[in-house]
Amino acid sequence: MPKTPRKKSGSERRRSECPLNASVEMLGDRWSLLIIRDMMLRGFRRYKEFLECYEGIATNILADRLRRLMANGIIAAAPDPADGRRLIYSLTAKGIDLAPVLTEMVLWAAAHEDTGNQALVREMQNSKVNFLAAIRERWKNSGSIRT
Amino acid sequence: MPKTPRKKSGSERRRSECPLNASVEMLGDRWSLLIIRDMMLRGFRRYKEFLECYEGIATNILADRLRRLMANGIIAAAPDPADGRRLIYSLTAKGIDLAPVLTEMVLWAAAHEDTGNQALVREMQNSKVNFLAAIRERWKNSGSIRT
DNA sequence: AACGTCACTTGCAAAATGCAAGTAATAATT
DNA sequence: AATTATTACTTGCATTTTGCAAGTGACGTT
Repeated sequence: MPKTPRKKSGSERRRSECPLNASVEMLGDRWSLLIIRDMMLRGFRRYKEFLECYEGIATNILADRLRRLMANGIIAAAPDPADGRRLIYSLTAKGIDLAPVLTEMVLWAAAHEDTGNQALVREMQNSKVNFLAAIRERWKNSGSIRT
Repeated sequence: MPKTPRKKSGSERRRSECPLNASVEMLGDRWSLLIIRDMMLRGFRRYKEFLECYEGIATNILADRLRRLMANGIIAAAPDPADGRRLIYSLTAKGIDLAPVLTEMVLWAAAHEDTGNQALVREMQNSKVNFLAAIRERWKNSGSIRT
């Protein structure tokens, strides 16, 4: 038998009260922010889109990440009224509020690494404020869930 | 024998050219940003400090993360002239440029989660610009390594 | 009814994580 | 000079997470 159970199943507790730690616990992995990017910037809304268009996420990992993002209130899912098989994922207000985080991460990488998508980067550099406003506007006009 | 070698050892390649992906590959885990936080905000510079004061990082993980952060040019290490056993870690310019990322992550979590350290949060909310300038100023005055 | 599609789950191998226990180099103490 | 303490790690091993491939069941289309 194991010496100590590593974690009480069910009750996820934070390692600390630090707000940065809270963010890291919700977003600190190799996929969550990329899923949010695709929802925010590319307008992805369905499982299959995430699966196909990605840096190559595995289907079980995608299912797990969507579950966690929902549990954290960052995204929400609703059945597609037009097709009962489909779920439509959308960013919540909490999710869209990650736009500044994404923006700063993009600008940081663009400044210090050799990366692509320079059009996006320049748009962000020219005016962060306008860029963030545009994202929020698009989100409001696309049947978002506000919870 | 394994069907396909999962990754070419030695040559780490990016999954995509997306700048966000670059950031995620460098910072997307549960510890890296917390180490950077402690260097940036609490002035930690030594292995033992990170080890003791943390959310409880294991020593092998800490060693690995410091190694990766160095490999990515985010931190640098130099021997302490006063004590040959010690290494002094410091943020590089690239590392200190993560201040806006950290700030946005803190503000996001503070806005949407129940977290502590409200003093820091209020300081950030009052004036991001001043806060970031103060961090940069402290960094410049503390024997930072600019590479 | 047959077949395809969608959003997953399951099984299993490989990799990352975490704890405990070393270890080598240097420093401090006796 | 020898012993002990400290620092920054490494090693061993168990647990957990990740990733690929192959299902699966509900629904849609023909």
